[in-house]
Amino acid sequence: MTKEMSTKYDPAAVETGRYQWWIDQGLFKPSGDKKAHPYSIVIPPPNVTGKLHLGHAWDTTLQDIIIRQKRMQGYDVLWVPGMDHAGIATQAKVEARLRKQGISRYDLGREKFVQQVWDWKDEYADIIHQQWAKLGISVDYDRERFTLDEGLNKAVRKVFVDLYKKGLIYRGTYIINWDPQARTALSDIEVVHKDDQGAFYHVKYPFTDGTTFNGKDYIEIATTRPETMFGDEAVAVHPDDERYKELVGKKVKVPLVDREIEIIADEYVTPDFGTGMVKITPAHDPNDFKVGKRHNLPELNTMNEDASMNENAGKYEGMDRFEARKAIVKDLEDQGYMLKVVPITHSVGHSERTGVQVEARLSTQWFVKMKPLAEMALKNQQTDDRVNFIPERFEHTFTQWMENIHDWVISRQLWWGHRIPAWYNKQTGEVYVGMEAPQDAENWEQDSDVLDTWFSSALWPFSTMGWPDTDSADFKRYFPTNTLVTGYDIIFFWVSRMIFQSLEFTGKAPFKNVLLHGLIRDEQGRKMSKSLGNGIDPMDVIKKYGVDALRWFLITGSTPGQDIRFSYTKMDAAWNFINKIWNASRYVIMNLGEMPAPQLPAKDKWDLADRWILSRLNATIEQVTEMSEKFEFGEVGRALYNFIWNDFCDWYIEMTKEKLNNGTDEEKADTKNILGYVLDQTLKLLHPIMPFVTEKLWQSMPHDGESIMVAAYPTANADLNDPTATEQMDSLIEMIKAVRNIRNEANAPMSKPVDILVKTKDTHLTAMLNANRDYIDRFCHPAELKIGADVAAPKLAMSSILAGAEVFIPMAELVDLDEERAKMEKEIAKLEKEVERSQKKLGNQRFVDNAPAKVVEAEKQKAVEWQQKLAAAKDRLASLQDA
RNA sequence: GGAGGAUUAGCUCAGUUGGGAGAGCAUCUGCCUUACAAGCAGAGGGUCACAGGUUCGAGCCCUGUAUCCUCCA
Repeated sequence: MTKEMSTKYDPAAVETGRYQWWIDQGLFKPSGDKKAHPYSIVIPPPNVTGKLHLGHAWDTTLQDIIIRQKRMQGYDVLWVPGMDHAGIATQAKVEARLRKQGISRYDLGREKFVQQVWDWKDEYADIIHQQWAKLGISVDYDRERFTLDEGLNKAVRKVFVDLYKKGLIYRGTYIINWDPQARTALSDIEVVHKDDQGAFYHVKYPFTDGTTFNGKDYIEIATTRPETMFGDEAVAVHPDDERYKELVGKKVKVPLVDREIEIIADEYVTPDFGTGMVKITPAHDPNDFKVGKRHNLPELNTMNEDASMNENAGKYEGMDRFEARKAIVKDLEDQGYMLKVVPITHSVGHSERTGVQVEARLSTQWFVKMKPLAEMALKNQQTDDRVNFIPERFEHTFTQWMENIHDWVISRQLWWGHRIPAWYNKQTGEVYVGMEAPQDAENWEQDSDVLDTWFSSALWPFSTMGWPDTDSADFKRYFPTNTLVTGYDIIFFWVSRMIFQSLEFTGKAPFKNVLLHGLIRDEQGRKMSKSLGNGIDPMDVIKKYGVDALRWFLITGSTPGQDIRFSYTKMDAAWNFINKIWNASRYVIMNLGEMPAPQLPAKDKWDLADRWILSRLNATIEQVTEMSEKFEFGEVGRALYNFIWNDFCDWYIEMTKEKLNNGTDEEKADTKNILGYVLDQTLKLLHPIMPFVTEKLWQSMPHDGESIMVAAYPTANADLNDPTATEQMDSLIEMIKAVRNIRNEANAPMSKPVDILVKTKDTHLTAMLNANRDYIDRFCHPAELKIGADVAAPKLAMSSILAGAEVFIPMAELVDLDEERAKMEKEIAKLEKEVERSQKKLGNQRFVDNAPAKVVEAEKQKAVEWQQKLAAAKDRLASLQDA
């Protein structure tokens, strides 16, 4: 037991070695207790792309709070950790690193490159492990998984093969989003639309058959992408557009190349947008692609994988797309084809990962047919197996996305990821999809592509539990999981996909609850980003304030689903609170000394302060438990803060000083036990939120058990509720505060004793105050204390009006009668307003009839109280007028 | 264009079944009181964006408006 505690909370001293100790004791493992209910969470696997940021700290802290609380509440708790290989993101990072050395992935070749990525993965997995330890998260490392693990790979292959057999995975040639830097396909949601400066280039497309239109031998086409014109296969107008009806079927020439295309009619065209005529480039635009299909147009690709122009672009071959645009625009101008250039701002798709402008590209890819899966997921929300979104509104986000779903491109032209389990026959081109390579492997070639990372992430809640082995112990015991905690920004990417994959393959939703949090922003409310350089490293924060303070800040600063601003001011406040807990504990620990674990003395030994603090403790336990169930950790934090600082520290601890200094041996022993009991319970309530400091303090006080981590979580006990004590204590506090107020106003410091007169006709109040004279002495420091109905109100006194009593402090030399009168007049005015308001309310028959009896009763009591106070204030003023 | 969020004290934010508005920081006054001066004791500060509506009663429910933000198309 620690005898010497520093007067200041020192996070480093508290945290050092503690995490390893917990691990060594095996405390992060499930209890395996078959009588207990299981409770499981899978961690959202952080990308091995880089270090953890504050968002991860927030996300894992929320999970750790839930997990630690459930563990203490006796559940058989499993929290599975793991990381995600993050295909395109990690590959992009490694490529960038190689590029600095002047090496491309093609220089190395696939095998050597992938080895480099594994090295990168090992490096960052190490860092992430260290960061997890700093954050204190109580995950079971024996069950740690990586999305590229053999077991997870098996799950991926199984899912791919089964979906293929069911016709829910298919291969086809369509327009997809293409990242020309990473040279891979992207799904719709990996494309980020941003407003860019661009231009509408109005270009002449001359008629080839001598037609004239409005006196001109050309039509005017507006395009934002002149460099795609070599792929033009038609010009389209709306079939109902009277202006152009006569033109349908006529032929025009694509400028700069001698290619003739036809004018067609298609409803896709918006007549009042631009010129109402659009060029159709089926291989370079998703809408044009569809138009092309309807009209059987050829699909001419004019770009290479890296978005440079290909041989179909004639003399522009080899030029980058943007370079080509400049050259083409210049040539169009020089040759008289350019009519005008109108600058516009338009939305342009960029790759979420590499940031480059995405190309619409015609290519052969693998897709998941989403309709049936989405319908199943939506339908499941109408059943008992529904996923409970917290906050609820995010279910709309999920529903809307699912209702408007498109097929999911899952193949990626990357090297880092799960290889697609499809083989092509070298002779016949036949496609084989299976868990393993065909028998005659030499005649087949495996698809060189890998799967979208999210394809494997989508299986995370069950693949980590041993699936597809449905007999695996973990799968049977801990799946479905209870709660998933993640950011609202990946509802589409991850949450939705887990739900439909889980329903499809396990028949159950993967989790009961999804707790969604927002983003962490900087002090100015901006998103933290590398380009702004405003990111804050959680490890730096931890070094300065301790991880418990960081955790406290993260859970009290916000409410579910809202963003949170990081702020050093709030970190200061968090540290202050822990310092307060530290010092309160220091007081208790010093006073307890060597003794057995505290136990509540018999009820008849409790005095008012004891009854009150135990009642307050119980209310706090109720509140904390209830709010935790709703994942309202901000409210949990507030309840704990108020109890600890305002009730325990400001009042109870101060009151125990009286008994510990002046009480009998028995009183001292009882007080120590209650002090210790309350601290023990409080530390347990706090532990899920601030695990390190609570463990340290708990180990430093007399206690039963190995670790607070596995101590029983406090439960509410109705026996401790004591409304009478609460009421009496409120009166006592009101009286003490009145005296303090007067002392402050009169510049009469506590060191100077003053006479205190309490005039009251209330016998209960009189008895209570008399019974607690010791406390009044300590808090008010009276020279003389008189309490009762016969107390004469002195004229030259400062006074205060309480509920059922008046307090006078006679100070002839200090009292300014004018001021005192003014004060009373102000008080009377205020009270009259209150009385009027209260009586008006009670005079309203509809209020009395409709409001709950409890509310009406409370209002009546208040009315009486206001009137009493008003009468007292008027008396007081009258006596002052006589002076 | 569609969906959602925000708007409450000088600043940052709470306010969960509708029953007299709170915290932290900041400001002002006084205290080194034997757990804590990063503390203690006091004080001031808000037409809860605006306009309607429902209700005995609205920061909270409904409708609309304004400003800001996010996502989707």
